Amino acid sequence: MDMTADAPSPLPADEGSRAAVRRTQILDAAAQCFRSCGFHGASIARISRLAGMSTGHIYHYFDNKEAIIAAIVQRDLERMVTVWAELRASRDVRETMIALSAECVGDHLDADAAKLRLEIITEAARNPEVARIVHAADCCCMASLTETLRIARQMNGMHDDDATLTSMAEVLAAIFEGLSIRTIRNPGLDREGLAAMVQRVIRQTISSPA
Amino acid sequence: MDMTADAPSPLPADEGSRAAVRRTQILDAAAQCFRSCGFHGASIARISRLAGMSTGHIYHYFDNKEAIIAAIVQRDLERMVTVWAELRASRDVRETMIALSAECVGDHLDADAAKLRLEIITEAARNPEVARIVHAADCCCMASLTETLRIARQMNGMHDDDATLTSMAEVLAAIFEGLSIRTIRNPGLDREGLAAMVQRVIRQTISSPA
DNA sequence: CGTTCTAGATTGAACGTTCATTCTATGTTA
DNA sequence: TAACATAGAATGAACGTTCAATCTAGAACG
Repeated sequence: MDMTADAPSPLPADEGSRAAVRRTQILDAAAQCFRSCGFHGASIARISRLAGMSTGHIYHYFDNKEAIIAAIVQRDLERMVTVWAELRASRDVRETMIALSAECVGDHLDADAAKLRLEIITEAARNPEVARIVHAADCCCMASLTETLRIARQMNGMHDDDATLTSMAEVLAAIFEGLSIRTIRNPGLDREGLAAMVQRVIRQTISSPA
Repeated sequence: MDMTADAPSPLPADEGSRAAVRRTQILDAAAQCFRSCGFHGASIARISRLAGMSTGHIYHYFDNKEAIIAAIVQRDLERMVTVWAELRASRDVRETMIALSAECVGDHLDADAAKLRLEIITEAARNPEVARIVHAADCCCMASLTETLRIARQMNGMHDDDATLTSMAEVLAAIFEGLSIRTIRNPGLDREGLAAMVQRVIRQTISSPA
C-alpha cells in the first residue's frame, strides 16, 4: 500500500495537457456565461453545454462552482499582473508607459472585457475569498505602477514621497478602471476622443509639479 | 365599469403615504440585501424578513423581483441626477464644482454606496431594461457635466468644441466612478491623500489649455 | 496479431434544496 | 360589511451536486 506513494504525479505529461485543455475549455465557456448571465445567473448546465461536455464531467476538473469562479478571477488577474510587470521591467519607462496606456484604454473600453472585470469586482465586494485574490493581485499591480511613476517623475527632476506616488497611482488606476464603467453606462461614447483625452490627462498628471 | 376611469389614483393621500412607507421599507431592505448578496443572490425571503413582513406581502407592492431591482436602480440614479442638476444651476460654478467634487469623492469611496453602484452597473451590463434606465440617467448627468465644464473653461478664456468637452466629461466621470472600484480592490487606501490628488488632477484638467 | 484487462473520460438521470411566485385564510379598518 | 393589509403554507421550476453506468484507448499477455 505504501509502495506507490513515491510517485508525485501519476499522469504522464501527455495526459496532463489533455486535462489542461479541458480545463481551459471549461473556463472559456464559463467566462462567456458569466459575462452574459453573471456569476450566479450562469448555471452549470449552460456552462457545460457551451463547453461541449456533460454537467457531471465539469466536476472532474473543478470541485464546485466557486472553484470555477476563483479560477476565472485568477486567470484574468494574472494577465494584468504580467502587463504591469513588463512595464516596470522595460528600459524606456516613459515610452512604454504611453504605449501601454493606449492599449490599456482600449482594453478597458472593450465591452466584453469590461463586463467580466465588473463581474469580478462586484463579486469581490461580497465574496471574501474572491476579495482576497483580487486584493493580492492589486497589490502587485499598484506596487509596479507606483515604482514606475517614481522613475518617470525622477526623469523629470521631481522627487515625491511615497504617499504622493501611491495616491497618484490610485487616481491613474481609477481612470482606467472607470472607463469600464463608462463603456457600460454609455456604450456609444467616442472611443478615440476619449483615448486622446485620457492620454492628455495622464501626461499632465505625470509631468506637473507636486 | 367606465365610471371609475377618471380617477387617476384611487387611493387617498393617507393610504398613499402608508403604501409609500411600505415601499420604502422594502426598497431599503432590498438595497441592503443586494449589497451583501447581489441582485440574484438575494432572495425574496431574506428581503421580506429584513423589511419585517411576509414574503407574499412583497408582491402587493412590486410585481416581481425585477421590479424591485428597477426601482432600486431608479431611486439611486435620481439622486445622482439631482446632484448634477444642482451643480449646473448654481451661480458660482467653479466653487460649487470644487465643493461637489470633494463630496463626490467621498461618496464614491464609501464602501456601501460603491457596492450598490457596482451591483447596478454589473446588472446593466446584462439586463437591457436596467441598461436603458442607467443610460437615460447617465445622459442627464453627462449633459449637465459637459455644460458645466463649458462654463468653467469659458471663465478661464478657453473655448472648446463639443467633442473635447464631452471627452473631458467622460474622463472626469471615469475618475469618480473608478474610485468605487478602487475602494473594493484596495479597501485600505488613503482616502484623504486620494481625495487631494483627485482634486489636483481635476483642477489641472479643467484649467489647462486644449 | 488478436484478445483481455484496466483505468480514466464521459454521460445523463436522480436527489435534495432553494427560489420566485401564487393562493388561501385571517386580521384590521372605515 | 366591504375593502384592504398581512401572513404563511403550497407549488412548480431550476439549480448545484452526486452517482452508477458506459465508453474508449492503450497496456499486458498469449
